[in-house]
Amino acid sequence: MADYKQYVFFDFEMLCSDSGMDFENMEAIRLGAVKYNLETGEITYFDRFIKPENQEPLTEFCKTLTGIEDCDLINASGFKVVFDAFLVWVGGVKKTRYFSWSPSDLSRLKIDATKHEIPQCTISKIEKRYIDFQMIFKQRVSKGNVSVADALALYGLQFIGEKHHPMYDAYNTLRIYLQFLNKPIQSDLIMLKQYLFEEEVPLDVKQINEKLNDRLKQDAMLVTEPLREVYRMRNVKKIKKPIRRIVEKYENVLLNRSGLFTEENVLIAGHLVSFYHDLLLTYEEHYCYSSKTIIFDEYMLQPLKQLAFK
DNA sequence: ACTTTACGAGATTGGAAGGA
DNA sequence: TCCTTCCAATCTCGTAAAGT
Repeated sequence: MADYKQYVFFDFEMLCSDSGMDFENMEAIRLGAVKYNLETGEITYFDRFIKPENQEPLTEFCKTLTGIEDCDLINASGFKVVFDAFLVWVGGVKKTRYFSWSPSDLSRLKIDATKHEIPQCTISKIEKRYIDFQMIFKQRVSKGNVSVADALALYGLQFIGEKHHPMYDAYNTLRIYLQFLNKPIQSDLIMLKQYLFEEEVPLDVKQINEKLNDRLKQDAMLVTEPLREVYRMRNVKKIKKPIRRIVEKYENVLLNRSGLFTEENVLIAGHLVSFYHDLLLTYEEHYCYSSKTIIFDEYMLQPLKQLAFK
């Protein structure tokens, strides 16, 4: 399943109402997508209205939000026809990675495809190759959930095309993806600002690493300080979460996608991350034996404690 | 306007410790 | 043994920000 030929970014507009509607009933009414050829960089487009089973007139809310009118749907094809056309447009389903911005588009696809008797194996082929890019972007760059427009703005870009038009939404999601892929340095600088430095990130790589080094050492202290060799289990349970908070900030430093970070900083980030994993492991072990106290191996604390004397 | 998800503050509960 | 007190773990609720 390794060789991908193309990436497809897709987005649904759905029925919606301001007076409440179960997600189950929010049928797809428009499918937009862009296809990015990995070899040539060529981009092709897909945009089709979908006639929902629910034939009631669209709510004012839905019309305002999506810009879709009842007349757009009257002559539209049903889900099955549109989705089959989508699959033809995609070409090789297996050679494709699928992306959307937020998990709701895949949920929509699964619900409507099942309802309209699209073969289960087709759905699972797509699901297997699917990535919620908003989640990846959150983990690697932005920390919190952001909208497509906000994500673009982080790179100094503007949304192109109509908002709430699924083809343009998909196209702009692709643009974010390409920034993310091709600009690892800029992405890591944004990540630093969002995850670690609340204020501006220094311009100079040396200064960044110095500042990062300070933070790492500070947090290494913070994490090891409260731990003595023997600790009560219930206290450990209490500090697990705050320690996780501190440590997970550095996962992207450890990953070092941009190569921006010094060997030393990556090493310390690694110490912090493995310290947290060891902590969890030790906790689990002691928990199995219903132990009331917990004993940490010295090797676990050593790498972090040493930092204090540098 | 409502859903979903995540998070933090405040309220509630349950068990341990200590006094009579 | 019983009752009170206290702390910590858990729950609940509200907010905020995506999504339509």
